[in-house]
Amino acid sequence: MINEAVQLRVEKTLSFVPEGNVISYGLLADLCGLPGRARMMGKCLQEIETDCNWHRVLRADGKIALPSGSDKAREQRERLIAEGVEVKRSRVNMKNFGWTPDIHTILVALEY
DNA sequence: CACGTGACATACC
DNA sequence: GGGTATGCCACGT
Repeated sequence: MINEAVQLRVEKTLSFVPEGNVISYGLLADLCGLPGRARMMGKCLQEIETDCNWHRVLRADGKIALPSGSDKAREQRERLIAEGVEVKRSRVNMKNFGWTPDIHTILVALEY
């Protein structure tokens, strides 16, 4: 894995994303204390436990980052739809799910 | 050391 | 809207 501490941060941060909502790689990186390292998030998600909220992570433009047609992409789409998230052509309208994270709460919880 | 690549982001055309 | 260009960072070649 990339980094034990980072993985833990990612998992914890994801636990703050409510069901039926989504988050971008960039914002996730920011909340993990790793601004500008959105690409690293993808690496982590590949090695993180399957029972975390990995399916709520989308690209900034709302598209599912996984290769369209892949099993993983289908699974992510199904999971999102199951939560009530509308997915059109492998993409969601980020404006409808503007998750306004409580930064302070997260920072305290993660003890930054 | 120099590139190329990637579950990315932003700016610009 | 799509396409290109940069910036970004970890990894492999």
